[in-house]
Amino acid sequence: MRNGERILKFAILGLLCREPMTGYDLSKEFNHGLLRYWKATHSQIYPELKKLIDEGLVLFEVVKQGRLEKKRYTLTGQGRAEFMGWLTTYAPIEQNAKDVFKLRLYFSDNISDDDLLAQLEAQYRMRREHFAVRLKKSYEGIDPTRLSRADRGDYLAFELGIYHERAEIDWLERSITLLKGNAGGGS
Amino acid sequence: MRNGERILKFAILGLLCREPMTGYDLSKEFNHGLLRYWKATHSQIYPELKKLIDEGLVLFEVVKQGRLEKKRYTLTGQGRAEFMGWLTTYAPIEQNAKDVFKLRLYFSDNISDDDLLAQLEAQYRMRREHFAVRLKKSYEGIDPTRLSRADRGDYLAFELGIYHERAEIDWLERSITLLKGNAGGGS
DNA sequence: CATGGATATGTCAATACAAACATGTTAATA
DNA sequence: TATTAACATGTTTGTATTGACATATCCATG
Repeated sequence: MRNGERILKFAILGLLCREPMTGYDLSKEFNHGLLRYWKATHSQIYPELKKLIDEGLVLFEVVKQGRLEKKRYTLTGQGRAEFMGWLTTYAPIEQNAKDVFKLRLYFSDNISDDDLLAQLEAQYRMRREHFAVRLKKSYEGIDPTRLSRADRGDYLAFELGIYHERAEIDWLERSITLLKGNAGGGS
Repeated sequence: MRNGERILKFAILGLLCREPMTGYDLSKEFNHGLLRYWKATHSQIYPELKKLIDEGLVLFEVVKQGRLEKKRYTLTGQGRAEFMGWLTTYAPIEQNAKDVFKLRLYFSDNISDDDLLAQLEAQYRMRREHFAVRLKKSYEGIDPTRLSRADRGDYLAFELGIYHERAEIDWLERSITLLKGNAGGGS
């Protein structure tokens, strides 16, 4: 992509906006807090950090713990400004034009009703299970008007995810019922 | 990705499974029928077709129309087999771990309630408008039990999209209300 | 006949991304 | 003390994706 949006750049700046961190810490964030929104491995993160230094958006200091050397990255004023600029720009937000599940559905006329039903039911079980686990570790029952400012972003993104997942489960239920109505279909 | 899933490969095979087509025809499909599920431009499609030929999954004949030469691609038996293999495999279906909108939400504690509200409302208007347009060109009011087999896949994928979009709109409504409750927030 | 838009097929360059390769430290525990 | 897992930082390689570059035909309309 000659003219990408450099999301990784802004994800890193956003994390560093909270507090200075090492590349390793950032890496952990992408595997926990950010996992559902933007994932990246250290093999992307370290080179990106180098770029951000070249651009004057972050700087680092070496922290020695015995013989172990860490690099603690901090946002510069310009880095913070660029991040805030990105965050306050009303993004067009394109649709996700990549969805393997929908692609498979689109081609599903090639398989039998029974095969399709089996796939949807497997998918349904997986999603239900997954959904139940998510809710357990969630904001459920928490009064959203009483969240701290710092928790609000987390809450909003989480809730949107829940809405998406619930929609998918609803659709699966409906489609399974629909297919069962067609009953015992051949190829 | 050293070991990708080669979705483009299967998308092309799936289209050729219906009927033989030129690269240009395929390209149009990715900008119409497949637009919401998997997009690709001709600069990806032509090289991929070459690969598929090398792998013995498709073959082509040159069709001359005056001086204009088209290449009409056809699935081989092996190509059809590989496509059916992909379609009948119960895919694990990973979560979409890339969502710019959620990422921005996650970081939204950095902006004021008013700014956030303005962004959500802009997003809401856009989605509503977009949703209304989609419904007009849709299966709405059509009895899904009477669909032809060929239309069913299209219908299922389309409906899932509708469910997703409705969920997003519902979430936006709820969140806007919630933020308005917090009223006139500063930075 | 000129012009432009759709048809038709390619390549090239730059970025994005993921897995593997590569190396060394630290702390716990068997 | 040997092993293992977590900490820590990189590079390399292969694939995916996109936009720009490049070319040529066909057809309708002015």
